Amino acid sequence: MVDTTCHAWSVDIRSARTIQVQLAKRVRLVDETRNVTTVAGVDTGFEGEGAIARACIAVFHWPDLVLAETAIGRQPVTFPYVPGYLSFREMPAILEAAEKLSTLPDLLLCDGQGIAHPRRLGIAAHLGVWLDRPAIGVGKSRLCGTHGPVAEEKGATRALYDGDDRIGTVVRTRTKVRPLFVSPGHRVDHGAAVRWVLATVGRYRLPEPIRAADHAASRRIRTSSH
DNA sequence: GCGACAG
DNA sequence: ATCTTGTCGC
Ligand SMILES: [Mg+2]
Repeated sequence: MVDTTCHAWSVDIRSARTIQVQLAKRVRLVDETRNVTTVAGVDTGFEGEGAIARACIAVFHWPDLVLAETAIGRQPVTFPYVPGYLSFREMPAILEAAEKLSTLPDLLLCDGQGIAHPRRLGIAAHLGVWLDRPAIGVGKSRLCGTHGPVAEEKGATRALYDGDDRIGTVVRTRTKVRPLFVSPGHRVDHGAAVRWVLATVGRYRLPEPIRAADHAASRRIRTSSH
């Protein structure tokens, strides 16, 4: 069972930074996704003018890529949005959703960065270490790092660096469409991270598992129309 | 001090 | 992230 109640997520930025530096030491960049049977997408939406975080985890069978299960977690937001500290806002709701799953997925594709983070602990790395599950960060934009130009064809890649550190890969998942920022979160390497993203992309820019999670997480509550 | 800055 | 319908370009 995942422990969410016995932890203070409502810490100040100072403490959060210390926690990130400590947990970053537990990240393992070795590919352990050779026998994956289930791949999940993770994303969070907000309700009540940002007071409530609504996270969704959409689990898919692999390699069928057929939806297996979905879980949603809703928790009050206890941390402001500050670039570099996103996980402290979304983690409580995400962990609640994880507890509701019948089984934890073999691989987590998260909306956000993995180690492509100032202290190498983006939300995918934080979640991966916390659950000790393979995880990959899929950002729609850049948090940090530099890279050369990415060819405009689908499948084109360019390494992302922070100084001399390789922190991720910029990946074009659709021709002539803005690329994604892919980075390992935990128990995967750069190559595997990119392969998983390209393998789970369908007709759209984002991997199908993340699209499904995003859809369910931001789906507003409304009455039937008619 | 100034600019950058996941969702 | 969120407020929101149609419109433009590949
Ligand atoms: Mg998101």
